[in-house]
Amino acid sequence: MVEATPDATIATRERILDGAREAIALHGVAKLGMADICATSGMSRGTLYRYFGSREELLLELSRREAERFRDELLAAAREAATPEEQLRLLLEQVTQEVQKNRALQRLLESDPARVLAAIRAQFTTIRGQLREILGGALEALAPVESGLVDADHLADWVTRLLLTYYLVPDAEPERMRSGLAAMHRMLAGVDASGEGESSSPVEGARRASRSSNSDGDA
Amino acid sequence: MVEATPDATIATRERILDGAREAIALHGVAKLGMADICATSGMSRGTLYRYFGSREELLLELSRREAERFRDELLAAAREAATPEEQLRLLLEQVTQEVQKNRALQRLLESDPARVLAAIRAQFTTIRGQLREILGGALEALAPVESGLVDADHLADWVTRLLLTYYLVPDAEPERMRSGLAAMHRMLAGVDASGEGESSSPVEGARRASRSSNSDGDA
DNA sequence: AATGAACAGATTTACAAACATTGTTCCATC
DNA sequence: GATGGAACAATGTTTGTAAATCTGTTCATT
Repeated sequence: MVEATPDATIATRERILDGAREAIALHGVAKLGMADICATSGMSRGTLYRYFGSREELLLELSRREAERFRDELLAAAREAATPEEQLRLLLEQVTQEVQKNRALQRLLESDPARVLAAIRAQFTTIRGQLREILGGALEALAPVESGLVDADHLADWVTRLLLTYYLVPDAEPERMRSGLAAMHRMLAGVDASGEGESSSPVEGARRASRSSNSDGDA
Repeated sequence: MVEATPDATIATRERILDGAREAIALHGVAKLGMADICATSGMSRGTLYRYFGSREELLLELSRREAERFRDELLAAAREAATPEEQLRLLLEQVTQEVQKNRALQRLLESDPARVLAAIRAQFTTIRGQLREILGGALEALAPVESGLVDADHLADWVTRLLLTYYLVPDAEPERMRSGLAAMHRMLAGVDASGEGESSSPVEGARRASRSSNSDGDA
């Protein structure tokens, strides 16, 4: 899916935004100039201003696009799951992997922690709300929710907060995060790991469904 | 070389450190000078340098004392609890309340988010380790731990991360944090809120299980 | 459509001089 | 004897100002 599309202008917009993201990954936002975006996008300054009214507008559009892409990937991951537990696990893994892979996000944190923190504090409620929406089905179907132990809002809150910390302070051992997610999943699902035949445990099919390969090598 | 009269000098040291904490609560650390500490502690600059070799040393000693005080309060709270669940709940509430009440901590975050974030990232492992130690008895006595659903290390990790986020981004509704803690407590304990006779919940003996083993005051 | 050059106006940078702070010393005071 | 306080060099930190850079526009060119 490259530039053979009928509307070349859309392709150009995308190229510029891609370049901007790349530039951020390289230099951070603080010292990022239009010239840098030109270099990474292969476009001239004139063209940048043809498509975006200002630097501010470009950056805003970029963050909007990235947020959207992020959400779409989450939803896509969720759709692949067979059970609510699987869904939750996929979502958690998807988010953590995305955060770990996204160089631009990482660079942002390194180059501009104060800004990142401010943004997080400002948008936390929104993020939690969206996560609540995305996770809605999975969370509500989970056992503890049904049994009244916890409600979906609290789960969404915790998940948001935990994901946030995995971004702010990644675990030195990635394996621990993975097993931590698995443990949380078990706990949420109320699955008894000792393997007794307790079908009174809220949901039973949870572990069977898990496909263990999570390291699909994409970019 | 070493001061000969412990009584008065110790009191003065404390007064200075108290003043420093107060000064931080007022101005933050970044722009904090010895003169500010003089003003808030009621001591002269000369005295400050009599007790502390340098500004750096004073600040280091302050953070050490604060960390110790923080931990002691945690342990004291833990000692009041009758059951492991109660213990965990008290610990969680203690930490969150402390963070909410401590003006110096808050000011620190406002005035110097980058520094705070850097410190958190650098010390996260230590914090988690200490929390793991403090929470040890409570965590291990809890049902899901014994049943193998989650292990104490993961719980300590999550608790650390959650507390961290409550510091970084406090909930606009304090009530939610409280009920969230309660919900987490229920979930961790495997308590069925609906009060049915389902003793098939992961472990039943946990709530009345041993309290004594861990709460002995160490240094 | 895209480029690049030219441009005014706003921002950022660079670099001193002016200023404040640190850390020491020494003496008066209580 | 512990504290306050002044005097001091060394070291950082603001502050003013000129040069350099960047943004946002315009326009001729490809």
